[in-house]
Amino acid sequence: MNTALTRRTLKPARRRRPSASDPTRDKLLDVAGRIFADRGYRSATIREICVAAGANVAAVNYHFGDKLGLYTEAVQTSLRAAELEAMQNALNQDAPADIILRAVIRVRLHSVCRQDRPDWYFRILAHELTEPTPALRQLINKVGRPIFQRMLELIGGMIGLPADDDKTRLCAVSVMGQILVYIFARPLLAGVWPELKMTPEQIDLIADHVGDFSLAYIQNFRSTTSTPGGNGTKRAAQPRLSK
Amino acid sequence: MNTALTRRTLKPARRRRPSASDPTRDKLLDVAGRIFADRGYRSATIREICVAAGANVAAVNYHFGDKLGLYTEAVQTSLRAAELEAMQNALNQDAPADIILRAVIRVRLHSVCRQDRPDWYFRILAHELTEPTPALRQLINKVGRPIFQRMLELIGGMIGLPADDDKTRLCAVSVMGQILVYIFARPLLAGVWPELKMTPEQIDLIADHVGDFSLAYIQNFRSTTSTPGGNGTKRAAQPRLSK
DNA sequence: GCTCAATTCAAACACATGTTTTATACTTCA
DNA sequence: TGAAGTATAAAACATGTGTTTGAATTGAGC
Repeated sequence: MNTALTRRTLKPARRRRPSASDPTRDKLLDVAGRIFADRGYRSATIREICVAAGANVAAVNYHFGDKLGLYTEAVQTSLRAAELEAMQNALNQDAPADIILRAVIRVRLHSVCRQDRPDWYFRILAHELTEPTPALRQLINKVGRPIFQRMLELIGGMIGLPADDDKTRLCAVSVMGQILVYIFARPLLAGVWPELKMTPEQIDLIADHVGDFSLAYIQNFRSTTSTPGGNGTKRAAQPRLSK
Repeated sequence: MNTALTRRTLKPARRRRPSASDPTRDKLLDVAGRIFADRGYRSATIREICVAAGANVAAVNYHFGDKLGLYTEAVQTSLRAAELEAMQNALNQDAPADIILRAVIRVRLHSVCRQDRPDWYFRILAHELTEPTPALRQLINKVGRPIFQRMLELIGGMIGLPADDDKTRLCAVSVMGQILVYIFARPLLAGVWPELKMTPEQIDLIADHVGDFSLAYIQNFRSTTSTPGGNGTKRAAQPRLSK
């Protein structure tokens, strides 16, 4: 009881023998990811998670130290298991830039509708944006930054500007905004466009539109600036957005 | 004490004589709006609000019945005081559609940076989208729907399609997404684009970009469909998005 | 089978928070 | 001034929730 006590009061609270894989621990992680993604870190309760996982409330403390430990581990698990690879693949494949951009848009939008998969990180990110926890920085670095960076290089190449150019960034934000609105503002969309059903087939249509909408500007921008005789009046002497 | 008791246990909890204007009540509403907008309904605590307002915790029950009553009243006050009129003006003014659309984008984006004004409703909406309360429906109906509806008519007119056409709606969502990303995904933007400062002058530049970006598709769409000889291959036989 | 550590369990604890009570100060009107 | 209703204050109350406790149970190794 002495050793158990000292071990349990220590924060890490990891058990000594990692063994193969603890079913209680795994089940807790799985259920916690789902519930945290639904309700957010603060609103989700340990009891709710433990009941859903068929575990005792003390199990969280035993396996993860505390609620934040469980949350952090769930987020990291989700990030690891995520199909970020699919994202990378779509971005790295050897194809014309516009095709790749369309693929990126499609992949991102499709991660919206399937709520079963362990790509909770986008819904968790939505909660983190309004009520941050220590996991926010990690989510941004592991999810937001790579996607944004690849999109910058992609768009920068298409419009003939550096990746860190303000215009390139503005375009990337415009594309991301069109995607994120379907993720973050879903109740709002449901209110103003109730007929919209987000089935996989219709998400394809949405992705096509976002691609068309974005490329209309991006491809036209390239032609007006890099081709001789292009009309340059519309962006003469633009001040800088970044300090 | 009998009358006081029965009155206080009743939910409405409005005092008999509305008098001129109760300073405590007003102060509570003002402070509550700010704090609710910052932390959201659930995370904001009555004690925190009362301390900031210099009032006793019981004041909330006395003047508003309960926490939800205070929240509801704060939201409604914010909605009333909001410059929705400015929005309506920008949309109703007699000018070319593209100019109006640019004005709408600019007005919306500018409501982002000034956190002092009583246009909390957008930040409150952000919280409501991830953790809804009974006020969500009201916010959508009073804020989201009119803006979206006007934008539908505006864009529909420009692309020559009905306001309830799927394409019109998709375009409106694309425009709104570009705006909302600067409101809802601000911590994310700060992470991937830390140099971006949202000063009023730079918001003008952002608004210009969003206008350019959106109109590139919208104006080109009109030309490819309504003018004879337009290339219609890109949108042949589009299936319906709405059921 | 026994031992010991790991794990699980029911219960209790500590604290935050919405709400209510009770008493007191204040305002208005006669 | 006195009375009645209004408003505020301090404290207590009720509940939800993260956390801890100490015992019971399990399971592997000898």
